[in-house]
Amino acid sequence: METQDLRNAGLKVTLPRMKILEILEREQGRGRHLSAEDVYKILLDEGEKIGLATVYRVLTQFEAAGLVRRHHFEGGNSVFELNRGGHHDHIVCLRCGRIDEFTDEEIETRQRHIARQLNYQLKDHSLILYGICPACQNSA
Amino acid sequence: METQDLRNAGLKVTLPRMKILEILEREQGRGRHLSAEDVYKILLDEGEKIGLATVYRVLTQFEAAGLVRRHHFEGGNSVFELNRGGHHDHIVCLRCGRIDEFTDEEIETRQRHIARQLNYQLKDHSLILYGICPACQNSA
DNA sequence: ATAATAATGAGATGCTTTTTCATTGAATCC
DNA sequence: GGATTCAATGAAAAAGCATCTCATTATTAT
Repeated sequence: METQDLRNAGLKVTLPRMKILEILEREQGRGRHLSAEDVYKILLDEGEKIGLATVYRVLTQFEAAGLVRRHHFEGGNSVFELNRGGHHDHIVCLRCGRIDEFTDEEIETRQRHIARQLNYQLKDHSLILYGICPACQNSA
Repeated sequence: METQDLRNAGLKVTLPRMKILEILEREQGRGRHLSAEDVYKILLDEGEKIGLATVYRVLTQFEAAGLVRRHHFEGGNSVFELNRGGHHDHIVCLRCGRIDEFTDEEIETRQRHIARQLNYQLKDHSLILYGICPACQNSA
């Protein structure tokens, strides 16, 4: 029930917001993390007349509301993914842009350990692995 | 002997390049990772008439030559650091921007392990911890 | 010194993202 | 349900970072 998510975030339920949530949810399926531009193009393809500025605004609001997360991968634009709760890190294919997710409790533990050793109060982290995905290795 | 580094990279030894190397080296001291803009401002302060375009160009060339590394930290521009060989990751203070370095062999090992499990051919990685540095905790 | 060639400066350009402001639309109150 | 209030939207302009162009200048090899 997404309309409730929007209300909880203090946001009015509007067509652009519903559509954008819907697209993020739908594309979430196959390792697709969308940029604002991507979302905009999909909206156009579906005949929606929603401006690019609105897409940026909405995604930024969603981020502030904790509905989506923003990632800055190498040499590209920000991409967004629905926040389904569980923390995870990313591995990105340098050829095709495919993204897979993983978590590793041992790495998380070490990170906390390192922050403590350096007397930092740990707030967040970003771990991204870059490589060549299985499919791209075979089609080299 | 930096002039040799430049020659080895196939780059002519020019004043802008020398100055930029010098600044990077000097500021490297206290957790300062500089953006192109930062370098440009320091050059201005020192009375050098070197254009911003040149700073970007030179830093990009230095990166290609392996003399510096480029990092994309949260919500900002690219920053550059002299490449002194050893790999390390970064922990960034969210208040003052201070940057400390660390390495953790266990994390490196886990990363390789994860890539192998997902059948990725690992090429690179980026690990950044965000937190509050000791100094900022005390002046809160 | 001279010639050949790369590097620089200044401004234009490109791209992503944000802001402005007038208009439109959602939600609340009666 | 209809008017009111205030937020959301669209379109265009603006901002910010980075790159490119091209005429001029400087470096390196001869």
